[in-house]
Amino acid sequence: MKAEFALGTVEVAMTPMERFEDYLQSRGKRMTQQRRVIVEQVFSHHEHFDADDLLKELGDGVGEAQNIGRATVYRTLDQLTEAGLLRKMNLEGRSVYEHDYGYPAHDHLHCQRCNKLIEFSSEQFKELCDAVGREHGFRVTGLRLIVQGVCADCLAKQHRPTRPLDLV
Amino acid sequence: MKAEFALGTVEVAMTPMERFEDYLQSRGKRMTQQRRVIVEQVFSHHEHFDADDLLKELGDGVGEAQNIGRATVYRTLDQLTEAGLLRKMNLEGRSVYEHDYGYPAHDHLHCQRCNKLIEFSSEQFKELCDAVGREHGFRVTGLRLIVQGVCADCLAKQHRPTRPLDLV
DNA sequence: CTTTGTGCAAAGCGTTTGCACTATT
DNA sequence: AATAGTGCAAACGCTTTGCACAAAG
Repeated sequence: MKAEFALGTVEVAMTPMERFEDYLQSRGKRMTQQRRVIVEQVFSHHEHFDADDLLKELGDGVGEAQNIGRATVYRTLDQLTEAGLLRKMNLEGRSVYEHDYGYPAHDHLHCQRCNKLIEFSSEQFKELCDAVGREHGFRVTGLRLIVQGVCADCLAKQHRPTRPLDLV
Repeated sequence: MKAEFALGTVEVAMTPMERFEDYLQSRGKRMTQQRRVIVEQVFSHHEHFDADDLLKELGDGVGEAQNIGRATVYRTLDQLTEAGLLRKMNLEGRSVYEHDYGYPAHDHLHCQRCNKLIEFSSEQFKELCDAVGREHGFRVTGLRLIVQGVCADCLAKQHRPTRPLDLV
């Protein structure tokens, strides 16, 4: 899954690895070889990914280290989310992750044709949500906004091979 | 799943059943006994529901008619969505449905404690989304905004049995 | 040496599909 | 009669879990 990144980064004191180590230590959990490899892989590029993407990337060590099991990947992704390093969202039933630590709050435009996720800053949305929440005596803890549509690239192409369901 | 409904209704010319019949006819599909029963059940109350809720409600005929199969329920929900009678959204992996026909556009506050969905009118959100879309050359076709948080009722209770993960 | 983590394979969960049978048109 | 729809059960895709073995503290 590709993505466009229009947003900068946020200054942080620790590397993701260090922060994860802190998190683990504070909970009496252990830093393992597998977790190290996963953190390195996850933060080696800034793309949206799901468990399977990561599993494939990890398998691409081609003969290097031993393979990391599917269960370990799922368990570690949960922990990275818990630790505030990753943000998890739900796209058509699958869990999709992105960097949270050191990255500003944002939401997404989702292209229904090419499946691309485009990020945009959501300050105004946050304010609107807070206002709506206040009206309802609701304490807003987070929002997950995914705007569906068709991206500029796909609109430009417009091959329309017999136009599947356009204007219907 | 309970819901609060602060919004009114929209005047429509046909009943949901009539509209569904039109939809089916226009596609060479047939109106069956099962579809009739499902439409009646679905539009007999205005609540958010998933396939399993509906399946249970249909089973509650207690000895009356024959049971309607799981597959038929899923297939009919798809068609009702296609026909514009239902709106489908994704809540934590499951598909959740609500009336679309004869009901104004809105979005939801989702209480993470009691799982309630509270509706709110989203005109301003729509405008913001369109603006954001324009900035990115993106044609917005729809938005699905679910604001997470804690509802007024749950905030009022605040039993906090040893406070699970508050302020952590 | 104790306890947490791992990998595997099996189970789980919501949803979809293949197929023989039934009902609508 | 012709064809679309149904119910069942099996398959599906993603995720979680149980368990014996490995490794971190």
